[in-house]
Amino acid sequence: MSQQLSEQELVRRDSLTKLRELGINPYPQALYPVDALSKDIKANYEEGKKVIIAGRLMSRRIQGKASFAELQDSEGRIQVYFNRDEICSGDDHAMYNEVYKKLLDIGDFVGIKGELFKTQVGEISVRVKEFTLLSKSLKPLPLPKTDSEGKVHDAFTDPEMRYRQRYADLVVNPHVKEVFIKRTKLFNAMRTFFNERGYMEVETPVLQPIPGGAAARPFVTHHNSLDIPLYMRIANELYLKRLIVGGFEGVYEFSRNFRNEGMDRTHNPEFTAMEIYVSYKDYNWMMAFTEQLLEYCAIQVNGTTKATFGEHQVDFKAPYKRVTMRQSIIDFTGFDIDGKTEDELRTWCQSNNIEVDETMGKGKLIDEIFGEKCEGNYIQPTFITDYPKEMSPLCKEHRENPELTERFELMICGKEVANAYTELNDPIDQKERFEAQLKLAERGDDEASQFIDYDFLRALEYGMPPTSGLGIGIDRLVMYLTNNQSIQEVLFFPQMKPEKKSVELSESEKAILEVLKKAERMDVGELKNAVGLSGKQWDKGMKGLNKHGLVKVEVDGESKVCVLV
RNA sequence: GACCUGAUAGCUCAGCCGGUAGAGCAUUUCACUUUUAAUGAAAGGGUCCUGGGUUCGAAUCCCAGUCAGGUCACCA
Repeated sequence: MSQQLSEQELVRRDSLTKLRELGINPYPQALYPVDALSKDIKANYEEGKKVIIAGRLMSRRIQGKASFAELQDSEGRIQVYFNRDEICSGDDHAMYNEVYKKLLDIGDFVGIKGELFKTQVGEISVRVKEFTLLSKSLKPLPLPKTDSEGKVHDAFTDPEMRYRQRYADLVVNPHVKEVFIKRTKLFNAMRTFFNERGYMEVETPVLQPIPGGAAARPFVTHHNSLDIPLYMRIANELYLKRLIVGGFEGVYEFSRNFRNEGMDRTHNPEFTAMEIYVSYKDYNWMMAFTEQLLEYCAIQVNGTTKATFGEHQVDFKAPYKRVTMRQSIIDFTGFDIDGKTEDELRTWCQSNNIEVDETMGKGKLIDEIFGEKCEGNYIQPTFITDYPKEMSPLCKEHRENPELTERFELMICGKEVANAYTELNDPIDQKERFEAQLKLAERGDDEASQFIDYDFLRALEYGMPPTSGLGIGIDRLVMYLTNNQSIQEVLFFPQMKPEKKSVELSESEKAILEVLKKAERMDVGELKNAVGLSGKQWDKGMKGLNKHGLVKVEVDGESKVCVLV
């Protein structure tokens, strides 16, 4: 891949050569004995203390024989003070004048041995006694700056560039780094919460012969030696339940799921869910468990149960409100779905501006009403309970109403964050529900599952204890806890369309070359006429050829001659 | 999938009615020993996203496309 280097990149490559000529390895092998971090230095300042620090050079203010610079390490930035006479011995000033001033650049990794002091204006700084180039940076970083009023100039904000070059984003945007630190804190908090209760973190297959546990379009791949298709997992539910059958009390997994569907600011083709299954529990227990968990996580991540999301203030403090789906619909529409026939529901939808079609059954219709009229109203964490049976093929029938299931979803800011069941463990009922799904799929409902996992049914036949399971959309939760409106902001490397490749010769360039090849050299005016391109095409073509170094224009007084190189 | 907006120097952005491509930071050179985004002076740096059209002439107008962002639709 050939690539035009900018002037600044060429300068840095040149510096690289000069450093080597001075006997300085720009990419040394040896470890650097770092013994201090910027944050600790500032927190525990001691005048004159010797420190060894390392990081990226992020700014420089050079004034003659002295210079202030900022070094950025994993914890932040610290000011360092370079003085020619401190780092150079005798009359040899090369280390300061040449190496520091000319051959180092912003972005270089440098190791520094020095002493702590405070400048006249009181800023904690490191007086450099000795510095070592640890790694040369050949590409200039974006360079946001913060002024004395805290205003940021030249911020690196273009989402396309930030997502494609997340490494640069992380270097120059500390608030972006903070999001990912919080993301990891959330994982750690959940693990702690589960592990303290004796539940076990497990791993289940990502490549599955049957994609189950959710209705979603899977990615398909192919295993060569088995010569079978394999699907990337869309959910891990069925595998975790097999482990409950196997006798674990509680199992959980942070599962990367893959769904071959549309992408937008809340959907990435791969996303992270956490699923946990606990035996001998039901969904009432799971609701209490969930609100305790989220309260704990919010505190571990943000130090408080309160979080800001856009215009909303959300409080994760338990307990959360519980509303049945039936009551929710009554609350927002005055319509009671209880005991209504499919036709009655459809008629109501039609007269209330809800789009429906003939393929929708009762469950789907109720779901539409809820989605249209209720869902968006739940800002504070709220459990919506008791979903219609058709929508929940893996969930146990409600103990009081056979048309419903023991299921809840947790709504926050109008979106689903968690989904939980009293799990269906009756193998015969489960088989019938799978078969019903299959029929729906055959009829063309693309949301219904197209596979029956007979091995999962076999597992249930051995017997699964009563179990409750919970799934949490981790990315969405991170969005809420870090006040980000898009999933791309909380994924290190969101999926992007491939960057376009630079094309070879354009048609106009080829046309000009064609004519010029016969003549070797030609007057520019004549050449333009001979090629017969429009002004714009001609201009583009010539610029392109010039750039590729294929033609050259020789100017001699009035005449301009185009020459093949 | 529909619609709206955007793409110009390494970065952030101007660029009017179509007429030689601009600023700040960054870079290079020179001066400067405690500075706080921004010392002074000078210089260099461009596939104006791609392709086509209109035009004597296009960064600018028109069409098509690419990529991104947003709104909506879809979405267990």
